[in-house]
Amino acid sequence: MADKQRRKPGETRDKLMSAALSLVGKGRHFASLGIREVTREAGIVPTSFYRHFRNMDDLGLQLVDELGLVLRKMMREARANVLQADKLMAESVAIFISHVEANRSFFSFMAQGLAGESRAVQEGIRSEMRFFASELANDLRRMRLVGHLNDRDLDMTCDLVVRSVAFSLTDLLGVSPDDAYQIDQVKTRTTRFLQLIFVGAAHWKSVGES
Amino acid sequence: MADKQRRKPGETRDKLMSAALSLVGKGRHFASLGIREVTREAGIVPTSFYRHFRNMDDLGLQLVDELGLVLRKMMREARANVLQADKLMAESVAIFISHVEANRSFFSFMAQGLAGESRAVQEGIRSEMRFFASELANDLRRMRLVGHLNDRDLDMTCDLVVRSVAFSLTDLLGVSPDDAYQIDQVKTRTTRFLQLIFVGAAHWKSVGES
DNA sequence: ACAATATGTGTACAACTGTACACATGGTGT
DNA sequence: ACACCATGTGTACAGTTGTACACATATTGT
Repeated sequence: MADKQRRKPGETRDKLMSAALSLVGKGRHFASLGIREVTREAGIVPTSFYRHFRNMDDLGLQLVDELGLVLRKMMREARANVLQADKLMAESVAIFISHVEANRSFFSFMAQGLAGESRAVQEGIRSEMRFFASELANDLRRMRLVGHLNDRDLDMTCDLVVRSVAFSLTDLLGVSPDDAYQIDQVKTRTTRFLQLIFVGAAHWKSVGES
Repeated sequence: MADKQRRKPGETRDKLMSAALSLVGKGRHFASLGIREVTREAGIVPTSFYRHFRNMDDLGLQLVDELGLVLRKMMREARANVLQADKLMAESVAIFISHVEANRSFFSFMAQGLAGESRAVQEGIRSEMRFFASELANDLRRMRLVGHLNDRDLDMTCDLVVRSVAFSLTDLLGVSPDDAYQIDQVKTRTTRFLQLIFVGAAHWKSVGES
């Protein structure tokens, strides 16, 4: 029998998750992946899959958790780098795009999961987005850029912002990673969307009161 | 050998497309459907599939075309029913939601296809959305509600509108079809999004010129 | 040191898959 | 009337799938 070569704990588990992610990155849809396929990609024997996951949905759920980490890292970086309010949106979008490029498979998985077949995964991703939106609202409150909006309206605005960016994700994933021109197109368009939304937010009260 | 019972031309073809759609409506992901599965659902023998489609992607493409028809019907209805400008958004959203409820599987397919594994389907749906957005822009121009926006900015606005509504689609598909309360929540939220966007559009020039 | 546990491998199998092929039959054009 | 074609059926088969089971080995706790 071949060598066992067990290493760090959780290493094979990671290999399986990376394998699934890698297949997604190659254009496959997560819902169409099979256990054998993933283990093959990971260089693991099929039955070993069950040592770590009950089924593919289970693996998907754990991927959502990791996705959460990626998003949080992104948020931290945005908070650290976006200093001037005037460039806030353009820079945030740039950071978003660079993170997507750096974690393409992860974000592909996220885009797929929003309309995926596992309700749990779907709910997980949605929940990550809600969290992201509420953090964004907190940041904006802290920066005192939106003093005229009440909490509910600010939450709505941030919700819309996050959705718009998430939708741009599908644009971004649709273009080749080295087509700098197209990527820049997505970037400017997304930035413009955000600006439009914030212009709306800036004048929102006046409408709400009229 | 069993009876042939051939009927109208294209009938079996429709049965196959409906079968695929029906499976999607039951929560399955299109990317995970197989030929045998679809033919089984349609009550057709597997090999008959090839009389109408080359493979599942082909079937998906044809579904996109039909989706286009559904969207156009929806547009026509909106144009006929939305008369007063002040209720424009709320009514449009209501019409959208009713069409989604009436064609749930179709819209599930659309939501899935945006991040699906067939590039062609993806592009097809995206193209339908672009068309929709440009028609919307034309309507708004005709109604002279947005005189202060140049063509490019109006197109952008409509693009954002269509995206926001499309994203709401995933919310809508996530709730039970008979949970009237939740559906109404989605409706008001979506309407508010659109209002926010149009408030932004109304004040856009002032920012663009500053 | 050594038993227990976690995690890997190999083998096995029934169920399912896509698709090739030959054949049957109903509708259509001449 | 009759040949043709589009479209249905049945059979076949090799390849893949999920998963059960027995077994091997490395790590851990005592």
